[in-house]
Amino acid sequence: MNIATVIVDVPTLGTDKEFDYLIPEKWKGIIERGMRVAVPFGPRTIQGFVTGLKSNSPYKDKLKELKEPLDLTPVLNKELLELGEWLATDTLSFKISCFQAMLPAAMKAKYEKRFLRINMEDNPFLDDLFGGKTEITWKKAEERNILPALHAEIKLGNAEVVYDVKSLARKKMIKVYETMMDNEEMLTLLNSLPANASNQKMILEYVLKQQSAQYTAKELTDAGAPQSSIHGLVKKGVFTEKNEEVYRDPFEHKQFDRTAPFLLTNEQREVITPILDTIESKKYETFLLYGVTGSGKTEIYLQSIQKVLDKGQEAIVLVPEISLTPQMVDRFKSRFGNDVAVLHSGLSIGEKYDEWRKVQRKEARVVVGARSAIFAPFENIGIIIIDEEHETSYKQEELPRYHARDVAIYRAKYHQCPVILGSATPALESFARAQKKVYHQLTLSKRMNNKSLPPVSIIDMREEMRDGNRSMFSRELHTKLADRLEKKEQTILFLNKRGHSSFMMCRDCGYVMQCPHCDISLTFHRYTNEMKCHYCGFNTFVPHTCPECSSNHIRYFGTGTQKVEEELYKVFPEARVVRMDVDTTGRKGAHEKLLEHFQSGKADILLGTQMIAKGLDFPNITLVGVLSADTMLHLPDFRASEKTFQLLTQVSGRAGRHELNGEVVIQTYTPEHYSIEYAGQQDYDRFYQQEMVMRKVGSYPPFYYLTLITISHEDLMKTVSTTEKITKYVQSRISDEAIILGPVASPIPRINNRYRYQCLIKYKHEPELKPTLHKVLEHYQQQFIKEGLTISIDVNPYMMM
DNA sequence: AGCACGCCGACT
DNA sequence: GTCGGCGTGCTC
Repeated sequence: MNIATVIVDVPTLGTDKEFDYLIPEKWKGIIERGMRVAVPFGPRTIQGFVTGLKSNSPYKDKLKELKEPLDLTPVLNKELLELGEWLATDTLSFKISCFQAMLPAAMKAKYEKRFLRINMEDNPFLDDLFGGKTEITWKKAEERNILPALHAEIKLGNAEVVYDVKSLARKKMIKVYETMMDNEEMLTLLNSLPANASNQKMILEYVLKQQSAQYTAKELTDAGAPQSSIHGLVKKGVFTEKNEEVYRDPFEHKQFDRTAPFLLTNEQREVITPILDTIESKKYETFLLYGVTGSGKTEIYLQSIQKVLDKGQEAIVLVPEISLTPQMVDRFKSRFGNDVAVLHSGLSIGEKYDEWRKVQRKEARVVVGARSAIFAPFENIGIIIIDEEHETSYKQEELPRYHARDVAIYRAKYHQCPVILGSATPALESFARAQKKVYHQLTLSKRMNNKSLPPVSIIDMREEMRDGNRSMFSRELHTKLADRLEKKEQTILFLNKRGHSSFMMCRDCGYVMQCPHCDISLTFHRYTNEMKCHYCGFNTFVPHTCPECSSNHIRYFGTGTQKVEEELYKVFPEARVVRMDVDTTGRKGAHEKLLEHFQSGKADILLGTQMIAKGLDFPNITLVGVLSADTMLHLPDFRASEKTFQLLTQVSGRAGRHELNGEVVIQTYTPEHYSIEYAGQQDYDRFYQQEMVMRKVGSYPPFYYLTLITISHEDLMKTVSTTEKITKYVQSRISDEAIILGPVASPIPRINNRYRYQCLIKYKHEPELKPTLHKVLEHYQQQFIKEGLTISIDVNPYMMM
């Protein structure tokens, strides 16, 4: 077993396989599967993952020795290594990308090159090149423009290039001072100190008072001790100084009050019983916990986790990124305290690394996090919970394009434990699986406080228009808003569109200002005063006259959050408005700040996009207004109705969650659409029935699986012809039962000057599809790189654009 | 990916 | 004749 098989950090098809390396004598028995290692690869040194150990290799004669391990213990266990392999085949990604997706970003290697001087003889030229030192970094050499000269010296044998693999990870170290002296000795010393050593005296008095075994540097400096006098005491032998690793704790300054489990309602007890049974009997099972908002799903999660912890096992809880709010974290931290690690994108690289290591060292047994937390390196998982399971953010849009739900089920089968998918508006696929008894459905139909859901009125904006109301607020919403302002109660206004206006059109010639690089109209942003492309980031000045016909009859159509904010101040000058969208929450912590501002009652109206639809639970909110329910409905996406229904149901759930009664107003131009009608009635079951009919007719999931191939290139003809060729090839390799749509232009036919064509494959059972797609990648790879084509294959896509 | 090798044009 | 352009192919 002196040979390690390694997956190297080069994400290409040609290198997506194991490379064999000799294990040097000194690392024998130390190198294990799942460790990161530095290996020579061609002329470079790069990072790799050890996937196995063996004693023979077909490359016997050309084996190189691996350089060194980068970890003391494996970072990927046996399960995660296998999961990585499976993920790579399942999503048609590279193994290395899969492994990297499982680890915190801090573990991704950083590469650095430097030149080493070999010839140490007297040589003024070399002295000059190396600036009198024995080495120089590549970057420095580049800046000084001496790369060619250094290369010449390498040829002469006077210098060489060294490749370093560096980890981004930094352990945070602090200085700790320990004392071995007893009180008596210390007192003697204290009295013998000269009068001018006031700081040292002060420290000794402090230590005598505190009586602890060790003190952090920070504690001593906080007590007023300068660095120099601490060192003075170290010299005198009072303290020994050492470096100790500390975790960066994102919740350092937060107090969590411990909560005890709540008494469950009858309904909750019925629901939790089968879950607890499954935990007890260590069986795999996926539960769909279908419960209206406020029905107490979280308490079910908490008590199930408690059971898992009691059995000495671990738990993973996934929460959508945007609802991973302090509120949510509090609920877990206050029940399980330090047993909880939190992983989400708001943390710094270092913080994420530390939280991850708490898990790896088994210092935390519950992980609460966004999508990637599904890879938490636990070894004895007792439950996996996915809250708001219908959220599309559980699908990663970059490589590897995995869905956290699929990974959860894979891991649960491996660990023989339950998965709980919780939602008030389950994904159609999930609900259908529950109907077919693939998942075990559990239903919570009552709200815990027995409050009925808030009444919803659906306003037909066409009628408002006919009656002469051209404002963006219907008469009913206007009256109710005024009423809430009067009563000092709070309102949430929801609009799924940021910016000011979605497009600009000339009323004389019909010219619409478009992005020169993408086939999409530019959005008007009031505050930055520019026209912006939301796809490639292009921006330009705001025209005062039409660029086409010079007319000044320019109008802005489509309403964004900025425009609503302006309008609110016009109609209700006394209202205090908080606007929350990507543009106002860009900075770290801005999100929490705005919410806190609203929660403390310093604002009357919270106006925002998607991000305010979830999780907010403020007692004073009694009105929810949806300004335009149909913005999403007409997108070219077969899930448009489902998304609309889910969003409307969720926003509605924000009103009247406590003592005060809530109301919901939904404004729309298509009140007759079933997703709006049923959302108004909060009737998931009827929506499900109707939507299933539509999916069946359109041959969409859950009746068919989908795979989307997108090809892009700067040249339109090239794009079309390549897509055609690939489509034909795929068609020839799979059965007639599969439906192939395309080649057709993508819904956004051009982004960043690249044309985009796609081919959508709908199928029920095609075992040959994945191998075929793999062949497509293999076959076209060289041509793709050579001709600048890009191909993306998305199995079970959520973004059809 | 990143680097070496190799085969053709514009110069000392 | 040589320096350097970037097309091709390999990395255990």
